[in-house]
Amino acid sequence: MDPSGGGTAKRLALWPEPHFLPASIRAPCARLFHNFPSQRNAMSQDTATTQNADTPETSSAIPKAYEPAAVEAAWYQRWLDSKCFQASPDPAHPDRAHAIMIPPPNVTGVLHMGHLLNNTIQDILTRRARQQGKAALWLPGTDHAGIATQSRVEKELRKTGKTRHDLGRDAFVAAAAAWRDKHGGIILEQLQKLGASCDWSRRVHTLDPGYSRAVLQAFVTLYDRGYIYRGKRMVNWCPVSLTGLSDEEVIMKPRRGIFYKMRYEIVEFPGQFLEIGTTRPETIPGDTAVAVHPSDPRYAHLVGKHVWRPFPRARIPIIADNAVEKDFGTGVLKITPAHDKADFEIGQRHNLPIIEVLNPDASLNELAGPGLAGLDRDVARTKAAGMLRELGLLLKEEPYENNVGYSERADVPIEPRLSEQWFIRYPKVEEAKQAVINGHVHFHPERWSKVYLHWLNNIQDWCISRQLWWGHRIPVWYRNGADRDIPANRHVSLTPPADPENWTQDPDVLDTWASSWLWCLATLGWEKPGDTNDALRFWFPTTALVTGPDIIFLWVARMIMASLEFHGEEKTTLSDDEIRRRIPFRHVYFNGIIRDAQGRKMSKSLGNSPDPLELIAKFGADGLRIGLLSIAPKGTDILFSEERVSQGRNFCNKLWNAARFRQMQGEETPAGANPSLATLASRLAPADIDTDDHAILEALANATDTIHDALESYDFNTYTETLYHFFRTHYCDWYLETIKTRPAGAKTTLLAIQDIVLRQLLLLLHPLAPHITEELYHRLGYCAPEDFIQNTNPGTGAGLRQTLAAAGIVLSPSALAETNRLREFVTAARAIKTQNNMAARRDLEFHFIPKDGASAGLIQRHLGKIQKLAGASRFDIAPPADGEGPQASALPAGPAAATSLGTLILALAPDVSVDTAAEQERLTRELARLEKLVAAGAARLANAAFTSKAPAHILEGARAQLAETQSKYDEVKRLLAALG
RNA sequence: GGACGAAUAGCUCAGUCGGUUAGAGCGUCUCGUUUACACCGAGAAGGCCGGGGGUUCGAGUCCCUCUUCGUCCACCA
Repeated sequence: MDPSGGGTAKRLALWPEPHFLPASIRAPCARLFHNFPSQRNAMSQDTATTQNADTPETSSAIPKAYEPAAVEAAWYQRWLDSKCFQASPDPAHPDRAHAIMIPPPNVTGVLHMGHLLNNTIQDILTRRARQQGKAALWLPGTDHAGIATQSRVEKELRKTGKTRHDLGRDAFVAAAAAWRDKHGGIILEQLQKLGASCDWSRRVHTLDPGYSRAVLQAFVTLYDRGYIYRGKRMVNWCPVSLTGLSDEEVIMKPRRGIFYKMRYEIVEFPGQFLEIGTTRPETIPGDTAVAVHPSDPRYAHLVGKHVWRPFPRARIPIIADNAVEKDFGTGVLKITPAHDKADFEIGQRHNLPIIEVLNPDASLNELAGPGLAGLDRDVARTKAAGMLRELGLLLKEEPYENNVGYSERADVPIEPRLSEQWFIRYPKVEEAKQAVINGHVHFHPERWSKVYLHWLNNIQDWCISRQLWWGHRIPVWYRNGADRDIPANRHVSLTPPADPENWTQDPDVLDTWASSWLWCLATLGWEKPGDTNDALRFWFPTTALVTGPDIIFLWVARMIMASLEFHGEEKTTLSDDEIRRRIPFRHVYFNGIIRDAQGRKMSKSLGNSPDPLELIAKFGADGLRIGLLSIAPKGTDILFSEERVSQGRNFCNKLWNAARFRQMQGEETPAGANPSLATLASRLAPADIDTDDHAILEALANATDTIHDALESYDFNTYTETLYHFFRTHYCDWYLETIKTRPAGAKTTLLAIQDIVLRQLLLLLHPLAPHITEELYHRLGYCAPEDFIQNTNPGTGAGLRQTLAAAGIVLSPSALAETNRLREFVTAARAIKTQNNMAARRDLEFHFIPKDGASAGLIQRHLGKIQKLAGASRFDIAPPADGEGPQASALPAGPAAATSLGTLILALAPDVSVDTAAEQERLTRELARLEKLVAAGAARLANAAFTSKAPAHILEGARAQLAETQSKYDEVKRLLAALG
């Protein structure tokens, strides 16, 4: 800056413009001294000089609009440089513990709308806790995402014409790791753009050595405790990923297909047929029976006989089993034990042979016979139907829609397949229920606990082995050439056997969720031996988990069970107190799922998912955060619309300008003051304080309490709504406007009030909009240049009241009520003007007939203010109309309104033309409305049941209301009469 | 089939213990550049609180029932 720049220089000193600077010298600390020219350091001198040199023309203008990009980037870097987000355990003060573990995004992922909402909420909780002096840890990390990552890397590989088998296991895993290292950090970098205050020094990845050790240790421990077993079972097989899946990774989708009705000839009665329906004729070669219900009279005589399976032609028995539904289809079910879960169970009961006709990739093998072998299952289906037709066995084909399980990742129908897998029988199921029932783990919204409990009540064993290479390899070795089913031939351990040449390790890896279910424990180093882990002891159980309800089974429930099982000594059952100490988190907040404006899920294929980084560029991270939170309803899904998110940006701009307005009025804060609330309060001159000052401080104290309660109860709606309403309605729309009408003598007091309000508002808003609040907090001089807003606690409304009382200002709710009456009065005056097309005129006179002396006094005291706010040149205040009020004949003619303070009438003048008919119509409508209210109120009070049973304050309220309504009614009636 | 949720202004949603005349934002209409802000301000219009029944002095709120929509779970070939 050119120090001889005159007025320009002076204004820049008050309100400099950092984002005009080139990025290289846009050091945030340079801005910190703008309020305090004497303290400006060499660096800010440099930047100022460069600024002038760079932008000689524009630099004289004070920016009217908030430009977030530079401010956000600069502050984020400064926070990182100052280690603002790093948390340390404080074992001496356990009540300072506050921890949130980020739901680890997939390394394959990029930031989407759901992440924005989810992480904004975590940031709010963390930053708020930090302000409150907690040792607030928000731990970031990523998930290795077994299937997703492996699929991505294999896809890349296929472009070079290779498969993972060409590379071999070690080389493939290395390639996947390289891919992860290159792409896996993107999402966390994107989170930084959002302003996420994670402790990046503690970043964890599920394949980190320590974390991996924890995962394997948990496996070994569960194995030793008898919760893990291996067995040949029907699993959900993904023919694309070529691995088994857990039930939770299968999603049911309706699928249109064909229902084939066919007939099989009965062996014992040639020429007679049994009619059978199926949707999967390609599995006929795998059929080893047909089944009917035991009590079905139609087929009772056939049980024990046989039918001819058409291809390959063979005799298969007719059996009876209760699983068959008599009323469905023909009541006859073909049994394919190898390729259907229910059929497998029936097969077990009847000792049926199992014929696998499908390959792992869902093509048919040679057992399917010459016509079908080698074909894909879908092609084979049509072909098989054709073969039936040729044999004269196909009776009917009809369109049919049924639900089919799809692989969540690969989005293809899964195939039930018999395979050798590892399973977990879940530990601590009962305790996991108790943890939620007894309120140790609290769900928000609470209703999700029903979904959680329902799943636990019907829990099935968990298939945890995956036929993949990318993940935690199962720590089990089998003795070469020996029977694997005999435990002595297995080596289950964190370390390989001493004679590795005699053993072969299980080739499978663990389900990703079998690593992420340890997230809260393993991120804090649970696997480290001994009792010296301060972090774990201090932060566990963590404070809150913020996630989507869609992973309540996949993740939330499993984490609770894992933690109950692993955190502490081995115990088969846990007492309530032990449950309380072993839970992974005390609160679970389920955020809604973000959908587009039409309510559809955000998806890449629909192209309805906006790019979060573009949104940040457009609205600023703070604007986006505010906008997103303000449209997020409490328990349900969120319909996203960019238009509505722009509100957040508008809010930031408004806040910026309110601060700018304060700044433009002058600088009462001595250089380097770093004023506390008490300092600011001490500048208030009680003699200069009026109703509106009281009211805004009262509203501020109320908002502080409301926000405190809202955040304590995870009610983010109320949090944002309260901020929004207080700032816009109370502060900007009314209070700041009244300031413009106040006498010059009160300036110091008015500046102090603005400082108190803005300072408190910034403190309250900071968790939601961290960057702009930090920027303004410094610009307005509310903290020392080297300090941060996060180090100040917003405190409570009571604290605020106390500090003000100590300075001689005792707040009371009556000021708010008075201000509301003044607002109603001003609004009525403005409305009269607008309704008569004179909104822009400022020379109009009003008659005011006060209801009573108090009303007259109130208006009299605020007369100058009201004249300016209403845009009137004069209010002619009549003597108070106590009692009956003036006769209609005594009323001046003119458009009028009845307010709770009295009657307001626009004074007619030669150049004031009034549409009498319209006015009459308006008053008539108003009269009718009031008449209804009076009637309803009177009827209620005439009801003895009401007056005898209703509580006193309701009764009193009803009487007061009726009186006021009645008086307005009388007034409007008189006005109408006066009108003619 | 079972469970859960939703239905309030044109749109998206608040409305906590049942209590005064049901609120907000956006949108719409009219007006406006005055000591910050047009990313702004002022004013207005706009509601059978999904339908029906019940409890109560009093119901958007509690109970029953029906309708529509959404989500999850389980699924019959």
